[in-house]
Amino acid sequence: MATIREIAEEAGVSRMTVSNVINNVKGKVSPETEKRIREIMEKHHYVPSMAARSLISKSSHIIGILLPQWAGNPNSMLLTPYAAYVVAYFEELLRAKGYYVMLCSFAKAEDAVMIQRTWHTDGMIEMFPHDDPINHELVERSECPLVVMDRHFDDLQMLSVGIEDRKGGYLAARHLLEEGHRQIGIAASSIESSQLIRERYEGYAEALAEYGLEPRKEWIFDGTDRHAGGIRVAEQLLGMRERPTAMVCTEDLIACGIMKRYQERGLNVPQDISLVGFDNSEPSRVVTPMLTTVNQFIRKKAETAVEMMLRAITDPEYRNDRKTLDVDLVKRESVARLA
Amino acid sequence: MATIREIAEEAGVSRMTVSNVINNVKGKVSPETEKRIREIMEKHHYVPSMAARSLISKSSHIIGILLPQWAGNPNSMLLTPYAAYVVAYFEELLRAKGYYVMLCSFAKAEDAVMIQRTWHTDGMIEMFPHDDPINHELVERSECPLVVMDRHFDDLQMLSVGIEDRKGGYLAARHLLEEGHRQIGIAASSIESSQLIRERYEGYAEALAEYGLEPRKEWIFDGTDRHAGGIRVAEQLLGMRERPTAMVCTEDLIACGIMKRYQERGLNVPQDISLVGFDNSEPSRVVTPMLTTVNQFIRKKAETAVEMMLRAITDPEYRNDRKTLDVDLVKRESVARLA
DNA sequence: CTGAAAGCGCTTACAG
DNA sequence: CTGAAAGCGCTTACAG
Repeated sequence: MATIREIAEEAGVSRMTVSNVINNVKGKVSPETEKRIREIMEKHHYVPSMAARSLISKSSHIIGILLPQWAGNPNSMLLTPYAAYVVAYFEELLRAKGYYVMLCSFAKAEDAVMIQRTWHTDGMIEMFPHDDPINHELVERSECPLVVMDRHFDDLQMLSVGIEDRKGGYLAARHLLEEGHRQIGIAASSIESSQLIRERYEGYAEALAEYGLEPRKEWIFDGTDRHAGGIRVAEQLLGMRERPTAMVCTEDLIACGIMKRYQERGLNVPQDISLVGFDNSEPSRVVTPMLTTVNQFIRKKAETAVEMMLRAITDPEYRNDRKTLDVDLVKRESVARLA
Repeated sequence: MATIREIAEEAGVSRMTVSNVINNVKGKVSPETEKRIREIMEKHHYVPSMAARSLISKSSHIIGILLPQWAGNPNSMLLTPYAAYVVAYFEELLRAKGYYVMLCSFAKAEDAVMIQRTWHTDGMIEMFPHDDPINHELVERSECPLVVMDRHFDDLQMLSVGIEDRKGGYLAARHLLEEGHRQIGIAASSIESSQLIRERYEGYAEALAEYGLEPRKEWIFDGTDRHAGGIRVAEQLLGMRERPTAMVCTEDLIACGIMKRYQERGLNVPQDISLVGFDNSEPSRVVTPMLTTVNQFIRKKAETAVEMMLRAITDPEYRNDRKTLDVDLVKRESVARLA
C-alpha cells in the first residue's frame, strides 16, 4: 500500500505538500502541483492511514454508539426495531459528515471511558440509559462529548435528546377519555426504574386528573415485558370482576400482546377493550385492528442527536443542552367510542 | 492522559518493559516489576493507544460490518429486525474476542476497500449482498478477510455463511401440500435479483413438482415489498376469479400484509387462505392467527460467521469455505387442513 | 530480565 | 508556494 512518502517521491515534492493536498489546505499548493498529486493518489488508490493521523491529532473521527449491557438491559437493546432505526440513521448521517460509527456495548462507566481512550473517539452517543448510578458516572467521567438519548440528569451538565414522554402518555389517555372511556388502565415496561416510562405514566395520570379520575391500582401493570408481557397482562385483566374498558400501553408490543390474548379468548378489540400503543412501530400496523399509537419522529431524533454531536465536537463550550422532541397521536382502529 | 513513557518513568523502567507487560510477553519481565507496572497503569487508568499500535502492526482489531447501499438496497438494511439481531450478536461475540465493530455502509466495492485501507480493518462481514457485479468485485478486491452473509459465488474463492434457502421454500410448500392444498401461490421479494430468494422459489417449485404440480404464473408475485407489498398482493388475489388456497411468502411481513387485507375484507386466515411466512420474526407471533413460518437460527448464524472470521484472521490459508445452516418449519395457526 | 535505537505514516511549526 | 526537522505513542529487532 502506498504511503504519503511514495506519493511525494513520485510527484517530486515533499510529503508536506501531499499532506496539504490531502487536507485541502487552501493557498498552500499551486493548482498544477495539486492536480498532479491528486492523479498520482488516484492511480495508487492512496488513502491516508487513520492510525497515523489520529496518533497526531488525538482525534479518530470515530463516534461510539454506547449500548449499555447490565442487569437492567440484559440483552443488547439493539434488538428492538426502534434501536435499529436510530442506529441506522446515525450511521447514515455521521458517515455523510466523514465520521465512522463504532458499536460499543459496555457494562460499567469505566469500560466506556476505556474505549474513549483506546480510540480517541471524537464523541459518543448513548442509547437506552437505564440504570442511574452507572449513567450518572458515565456523564461525569466521559472524556469526549457525550449525547445521551432519552435521559437527562438535571443536576449535571450534559447533552441529551428526548421526546415529550409525558405528553405522549397524556395524549393517549386524553384520547380515550374523549372517546368516552372512564375506566382506563396502563401497562408499562418499567415505571419504577425508567424515568421516561415514569413520565409517560404521569402524563396518563394527568389526563385522568383533568376528568376528576384517579389511576386505579389494580389496573396499573408495571414491569410488563414486551409481547409476552402484554399477554400476561391480558390474562390478569380477563380474570378480574371489573375490567377497564381501555388500556394505555407504554410500548406497541404490549398492546399487541393484550390484543392477541383477548382475540384468542374470542373477545374483540376495540369492542371489548380499547388499546393505545406507543412508538408507531411496524407491529402496530401489522395487527388487525391496527393500533392507535403515540408516534415519535425517529429520523428527526437521530438528526437532532447528530447535530448536537457535531456542534459539541467543534465547540468546546457546548456541553449543556437538552432537546425535547414532539410526539403525536396516530389514530387507527384500536379505540372504540363509548356511548 | 498517561502514555507508555510516563508509566515507564514512574516505574523506573524502559518503555519496552511496559510494552512487554501490556502485551503479556512471558518470561520477559520479572513478576515484581510486572506487578509494580500494573499497579501504576491501574492508578493512571492507562490504556494503550490503538492509533499507535495499529500504525505499527497494520492491524486495528476493527471488524467492519458492511452494509450495501445502492439501488437494490435503497435504505439501510439495518432497518430490518433480522439485521438488527445479526449485528447485535456480531458485536457481542466479537467484543468478547477483543475486536471492535464498525458499521460501514458503502455504495461501491471501491468504498469498502477504502475503508479497509483507512483503518487497516482486520476483517469485514458483509450483510445483504444483493447486486452481483458490486459484490463480485468486492470479493475479488477485498484486502482483508471477508465473510459474506447469504451469498456465495461458486467461481470465486470466498468465505460465506448462508442457510438452506431452497429447503426452506420446499418445507413451506410441502407442508401446504401435505395439508391438502393444491393451489399454492408464492409472494417473493425479489426472485429476479436475489439468489437466496430464487432458491426459496426453487424449493417451492420442487415440492410442487413432487406432487405433479407446476407453479401457476398468475400466482407468482415477485418484487413484493414487505408489509405494503403483501397488501398489494392480497388485492390482486382478491380480484381473481380463481384464487390459490394457500401462499408461500419469502418474508413474514409479506404474509402479514396478505392477512391484513384479507381480514379487512371480512375474509379469514386460514379458512380463506393459508399462509406460510419466512424468518420466524416478531410480527409472525404478533398477528392473529399466528403465522406458520420457516425459522432460521440467527444466533447460530452469527456465531458461525464470527468463527469463520476469527479463523481467517489467524490462518492466511483459510480463504475458501462455505457454511450452510439448517432451517425448520414452525407450525402455528395460519395453515388450514383441506378435506 | 532490561534498555537504546530506529521507525510505523502522518502533521505541526517553522524557515525559506 | 515548498521543504527539512521533530514528534505523536507505540513496537520490532537487536545488544547487553
